[in-house]
Amino acid sequence: MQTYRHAVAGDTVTVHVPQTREDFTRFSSWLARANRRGPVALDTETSGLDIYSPGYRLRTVQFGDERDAWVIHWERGPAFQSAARAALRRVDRFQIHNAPFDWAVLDEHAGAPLEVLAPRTTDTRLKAGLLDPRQPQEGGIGTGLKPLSAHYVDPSAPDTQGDLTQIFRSLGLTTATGWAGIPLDHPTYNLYAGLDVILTARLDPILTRELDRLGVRPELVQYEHEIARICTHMQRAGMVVDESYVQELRANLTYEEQHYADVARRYGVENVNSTRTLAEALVGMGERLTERTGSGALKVDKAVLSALADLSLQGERLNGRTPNPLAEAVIRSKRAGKWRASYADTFLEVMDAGGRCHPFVHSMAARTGRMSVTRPALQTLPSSDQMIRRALLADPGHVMISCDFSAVEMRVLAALADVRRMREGFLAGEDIHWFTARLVRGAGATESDRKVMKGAGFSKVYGGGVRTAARQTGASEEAMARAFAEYDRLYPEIKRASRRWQREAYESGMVFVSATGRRLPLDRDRTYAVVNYACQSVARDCLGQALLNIEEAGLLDMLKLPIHDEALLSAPREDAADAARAVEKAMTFDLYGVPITAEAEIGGRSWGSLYGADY
DNA sequence: GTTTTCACG
DNA sequence: ACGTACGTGAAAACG
Repeated sequence: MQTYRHAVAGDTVTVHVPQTREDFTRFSSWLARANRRGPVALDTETSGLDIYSPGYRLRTVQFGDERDAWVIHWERGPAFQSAARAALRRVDRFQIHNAPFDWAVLDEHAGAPLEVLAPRTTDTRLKAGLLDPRQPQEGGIGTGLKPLSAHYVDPSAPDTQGDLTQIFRSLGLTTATGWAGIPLDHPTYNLYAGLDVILTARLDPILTRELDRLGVRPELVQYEHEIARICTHMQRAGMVVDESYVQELRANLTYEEQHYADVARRYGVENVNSTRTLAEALVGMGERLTERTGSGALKVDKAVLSALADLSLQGERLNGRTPNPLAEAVIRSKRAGKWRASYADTFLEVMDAGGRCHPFVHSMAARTGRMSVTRPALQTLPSSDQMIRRALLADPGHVMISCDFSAVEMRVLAALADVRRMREGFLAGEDIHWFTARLVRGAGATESDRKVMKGAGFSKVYGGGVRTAARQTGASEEAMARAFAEYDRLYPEIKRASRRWQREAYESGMVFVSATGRRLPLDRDRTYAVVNYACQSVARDCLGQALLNIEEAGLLDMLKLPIHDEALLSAPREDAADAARAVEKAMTFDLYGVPITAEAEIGGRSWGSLYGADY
């Protein structure tokens, strides 16, 4: 047996790497004792992140407690694998840091189903996120195992991932190839594989104590674990990629990118993505660039370029000036290039052997608890037309269903701030922006009145000011200032709630506690953001509740993606109408007397069918 | 690594 | 004292 010793928080800990039959007997008796004492920490090392790609390898499975870790070399063959499998079956409670990753890996490569692992798991990353959801660059501890261990367990805890990156380099490997290529026997690799579970085992009780001390309800912790499981379920199911469509799409986008890059080259711009050379070329053509970026450089983003090209942001001709041909070529080349690289290429890159992509669905990504989707980032596909979404399909024989909450953040604001007249509007089933416009401007309120009031409403939810609201809606600052005043008179509870929430946060160390018990740290220099945090985080919890309700309704296997205020599902064509009704029901409930409602739309086979063409 | 840009709710 | 649009992920350029 290979063993390694290391100091953690003043204790000597041991990492065991079993090789022989006797070693496995010792592992087995250790596991039986550990399992009787309490939860067992679990982790995996793998060849990388593309869990479902051909050639992906599970390399080691680690088990541990506060003093001992056992690194099982899964990659070495059947004897090692059956020991790991038996251990996975035997343990009653697991502690995992970032469980969704290991759940997915073990489900796909070790025959340990998500359905078995997840209910037995407590995730230290989720717990840490409920204590402080900020990223390190936002001033938080972060939710990585290294920063959390350094903060809560031992300031000298090694940076197991960062140090290994150095070792990869010394072996002639990169961050991308290192996890697959490092020899299984490498001492540091094994030591760190073991330390990760030991640190997780030590972290978990500390985080539990902290959650208790700060009054975070165990129900909220449990709720987050259920949502994480549902998100991993969605990842495992994945979405069908229409490969031949993507190939064709890629060719078309590449052609457009090249063609307009050639046009730009005629005006001396060799690289359309180089903002500095582009700004110089435009100035050289006699254009006046006035807007600056944060660091003082001349701004040449889509808004600036569209104005020069005499185009609206949607690409329609404005007929306000002579179009600048360079600006137009750059817009088109950059757009095609981005759509190719960010979407078409990634779809093909992450596809499994069966033609599906399996995005990571991070159940608690943003400071407000909002979810995010990566590899590929399916929450941010262009929605202006169906071109990109057309590449993703419902399951065979299925159609896509999208169900959106209706104006959920406005409803949440009405509920949380207890806005009397706004609640009346929602209870009467009104479109809230028309409702506001009529209350303020009378029965003759116009479309333009509604637009201004909608802008004012959004500003309340975002904590924005008159100037930005005017810019966003295209209204004059005077008109917007009047709308703000009318809004405040009509719904005075919003300002009162904002002041109350800021005061509450101030009194508890700049942490606002949401209606669902989520701890939301505020930045000292923009406490006004508390209104947005309150609304965005509770809207997120409405979506979380919807996911639980959808599972309860028996539709878990149809779920594809959460998109902030929307659930995307794939349902058998003949059941689609029933499924759509059931999802609407799952997304309809009461929030402090304000109705939260949702509307489903049934599409065709492709996601794109919900955005235009009927396919 | 940081900056800039652009895609979404 | 006053006013402040919120939250993400990803690619490419640049130093």
